[in-house]
Amino acid sequence: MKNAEIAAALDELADLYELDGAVVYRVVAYRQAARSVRDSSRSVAQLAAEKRATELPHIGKTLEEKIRTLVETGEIPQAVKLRKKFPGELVRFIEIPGLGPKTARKIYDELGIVTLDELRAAAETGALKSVQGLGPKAEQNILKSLDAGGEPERAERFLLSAVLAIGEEIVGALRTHEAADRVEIAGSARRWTDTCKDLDIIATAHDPVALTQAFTELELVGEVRASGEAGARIVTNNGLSVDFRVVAPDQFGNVLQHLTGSKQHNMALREYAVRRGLHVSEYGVEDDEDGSKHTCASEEDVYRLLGLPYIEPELRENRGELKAAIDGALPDLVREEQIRGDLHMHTTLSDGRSTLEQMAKAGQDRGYQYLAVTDHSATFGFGNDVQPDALKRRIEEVRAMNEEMKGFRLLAGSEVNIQLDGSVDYDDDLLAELDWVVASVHTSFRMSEERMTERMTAAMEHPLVDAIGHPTGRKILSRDPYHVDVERLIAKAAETGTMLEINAAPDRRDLNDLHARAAAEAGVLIVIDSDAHSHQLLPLMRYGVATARRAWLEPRHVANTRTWKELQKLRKRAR
DNA sequence: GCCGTTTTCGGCCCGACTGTTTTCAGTCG
Repeated sequence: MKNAEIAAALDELADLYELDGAVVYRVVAYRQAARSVRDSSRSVAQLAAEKRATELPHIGKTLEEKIRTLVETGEIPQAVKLRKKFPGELVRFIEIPGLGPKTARKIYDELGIVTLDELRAAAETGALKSVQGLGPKAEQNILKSLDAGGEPERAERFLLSAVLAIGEEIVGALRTHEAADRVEIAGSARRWTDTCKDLDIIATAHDPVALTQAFTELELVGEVRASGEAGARIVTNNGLSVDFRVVAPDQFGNVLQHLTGSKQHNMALREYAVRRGLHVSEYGVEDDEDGSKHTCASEEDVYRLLGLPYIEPELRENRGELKAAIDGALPDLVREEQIRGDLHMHTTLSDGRSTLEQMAKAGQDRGYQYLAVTDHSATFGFGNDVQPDALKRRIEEVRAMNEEMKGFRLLAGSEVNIQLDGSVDYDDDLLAELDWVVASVHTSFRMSEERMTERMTAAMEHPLVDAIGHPTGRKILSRDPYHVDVERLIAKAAETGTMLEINAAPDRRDLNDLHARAAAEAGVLIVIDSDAHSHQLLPLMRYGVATARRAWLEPRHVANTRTWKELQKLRKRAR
């Protein structure tokens, strides 16, 4: 059973317990456990079978036992029982915004309503109003929500690259405004999550009104939703909601910390603070001892008041960063300027838009020491294949260019296709001529998990395959990863010395943060690549570095923080 | 139901908003 299925079962049980009126802490415990299971890079079913699931945060003896029962029998008895007690679509009532468990329960108790259709009918006939606490607004709200397609509206999410493009434009414009002092991006964009629901920007200013007005008058503003003396909410022309707030300078740290989140991190942080007699909010840190309230100009001050070192935004997901901070064991996260080369990109030889020369120049301009050009191989499926002869000519070309460049090394590489049987599509003799080989899956995405895992692990056995490109094949917001057992990929990578890629394309970021963290913990070397299809796209590297940082990676975990001379020795063919 | 440099029992984040209220419970982020 997949972690996602187990997590869904725990979430459902949390909903049921909530309807049943269980103490809220038990409900919270189930939700936290569900999240823990979902986040785990290891198979929780297997952990539970080995009685090791309690190693995960928020999983105790009770939940381990329930998970084991779920895996063995397909059900948790308490859920079966509660589903009988609360029949029909009752749990789905909670999905309607504004309708919580208490209200859903009251509607059921007093009117006996169990389906969404019955709920709609009761709202239309006015029967709902007989329930204490429900008035005309509640009726309208329920009807509006049900009319929106029965399903509650799913908030549209945006790719981080789209959000940062807007965020950086806004920040750039406002920082040059004469009324501004500080302007920063906050929220999930500051944590470099894969996608964002909206964008938060906060500022300090000696003229908040003028700066707020400047914000609402930016060219990218499509609609002003709300506007006040020290902040506004707008929607951009392409539909992104942006919150802007001007705050007092001595409170900037508190607000930035609060709005950066994540919610989970802040909850854990506040709980920790409470144990020390301190109360944290966006307004300051209050001390139980004497009731004094401290505001902070910087985030560093917020963490310092709690007796903690600064925690980087990318780590603030409540994935152990608090404990690491307390123990003084926070990672020294890899930084973009530590990347010395890029090992996956394309030119006009296959499907790229820039020439070899343009790529080499762009790499040098970025301060890289080396660059591997890895055009698609002979069976690439879009008419841009590179036949062996063409690759041989390319290798000669690269060698010749290296003669003329100082302090920079161009590497002859290829992104070879992993075929259905796990073989790759050049002869070994030709592969041996290359400096760098990344192998990727580009066909038959819909194989069974078993076959896909066999296929990819077979490719890792090849002595000349240095790394696996975009190992799960996901396209964020548009394509699910292919069915593959990432745990087994990681184990095989560790066994064979094959590196795994964090592909930095902002719609890939593949491996993702959780998988990359698990791979590094297993001793697998990670290589961060831009997969640039144009010389202008080498800077996409930053999204890969961001994923690496969210994966707690230090420079030592990342192969291409090393010089080519060092990196060469780490390839399995050098072993 | 989980968890532990104040606790193995007794705690468990914080504030804003909303609608139906006459002082606040429920919901949300």
